[in-house]
Amino acid sequence: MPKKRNPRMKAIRPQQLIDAAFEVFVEKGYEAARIDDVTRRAGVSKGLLYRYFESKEALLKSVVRSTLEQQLNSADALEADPKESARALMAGPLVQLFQSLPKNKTTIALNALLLAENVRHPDIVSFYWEHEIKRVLDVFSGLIDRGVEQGEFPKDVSPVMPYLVLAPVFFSVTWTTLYPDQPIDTDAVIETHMEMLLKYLDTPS
Amino acid sequence: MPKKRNPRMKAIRPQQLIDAAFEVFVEKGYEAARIDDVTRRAGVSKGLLYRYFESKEALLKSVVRSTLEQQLNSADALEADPKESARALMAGPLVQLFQSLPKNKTTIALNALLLAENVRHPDIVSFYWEHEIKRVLDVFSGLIDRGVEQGEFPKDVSPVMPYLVLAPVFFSVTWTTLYPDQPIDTDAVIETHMEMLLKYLDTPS
DNA sequence: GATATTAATGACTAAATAGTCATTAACTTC
DNA sequence: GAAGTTAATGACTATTTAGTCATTAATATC
Repeated sequence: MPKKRNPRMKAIRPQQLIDAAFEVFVEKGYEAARIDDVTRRAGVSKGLLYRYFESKEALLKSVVRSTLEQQLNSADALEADPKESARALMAGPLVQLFQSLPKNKTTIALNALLLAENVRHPDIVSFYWEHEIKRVLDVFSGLIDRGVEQGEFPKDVSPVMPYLVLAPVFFSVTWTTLYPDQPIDTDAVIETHMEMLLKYLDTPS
Repeated sequence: MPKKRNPRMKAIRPQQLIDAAFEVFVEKGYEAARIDDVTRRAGVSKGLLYRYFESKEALLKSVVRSTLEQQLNSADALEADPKESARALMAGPLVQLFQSLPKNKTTIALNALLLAENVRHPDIVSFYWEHEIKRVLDVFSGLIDRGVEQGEFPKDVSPVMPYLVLAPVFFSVTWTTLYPDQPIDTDAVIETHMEMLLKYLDTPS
């Protein structure tokens, strides 16, 4: 009783399975998710999954990597535009990018998965840290340094300032992930925070 | 082949099991934690656990409730002292309380557990929200209102201000939970954030 | 069109483990 | 100190489920 085959399917099987797995993992959590759930959702048999993925854990890693790659563009979009002043970038494009993230369902879902698998799969969270958080923090550092060089910011900016730039998105995204039933005005949180921060950086040192 | 009994043990059995379970849940995550692990760590037999807890899930809920109760004192300690000005409270005692939390191992461990069980046990996270987060936010709101009444803060303070007071602890605790290998100077993050915030609230409206 | 290769199936197995229960030692009551 | 109650044990079972594999249909190759 083997099965029909659609030749065009072959090339997209892994992605099909990854998409289905992402949904199931997000809904149920990795441990509680059943391989059968994943393959049923993908519309294929159980055995086929093991043609493309070594194990359930390998599947999880592929899911995170793949979803992350799609998101990484946002980190690249951040790359500071040297024509604009640091202050203008932080007040405008940065705020807008930040505001979009808590509203992005994939971002929130991926976040939920990372939070949940933190304990059992720390290497996944490390991967995320290295490829997303670290890069973003570096961009912020560069932006602040440029602001200092150009005299927009005082010379003795606190070394934790990059974290204070990250904080409002981090807070908004995490809050939305954890307390979807207690929604807050993330736009206002982010905008007010950035206003606060830029005003603080007005201080001549 | 039944066993020895120490009469003093009986009264503390549930707590003994809860403590062992907390450790195991934190180390392995709830799903991956084995009942055998818990009872072995508590030094009792498997069957005994089911005398005190209906099921593994009931055990988890008891663990979270119990650990939370011990932490709740900190929320109470926050209750605004009406003798001090809002500004003085926010610049002093509040900062100190905030700074202590990311350094508290139990706080971080409980947090890790809550983050991880978010998906499968949303009622637990709701419980936490209601008994800790909500209460804390209410205290902040009261504090800000008092500051406005007493002319310390401008009249048109943003409605998201309580979240901006919460943000630095939330950020610091979550960061420490997720990225223990990338430690940051949480004291400085919290202190600088609060300075920023208080300076922002200087603006006459 | 015969042979070889590969995609796909799903019944099966081997392992893991939550929860049970018959049994007994320790304690309580009278 | 006898009878009754309770704390505690751990071997056992019933279930669940990740991963395998013999089998077959669709392609590819020649």
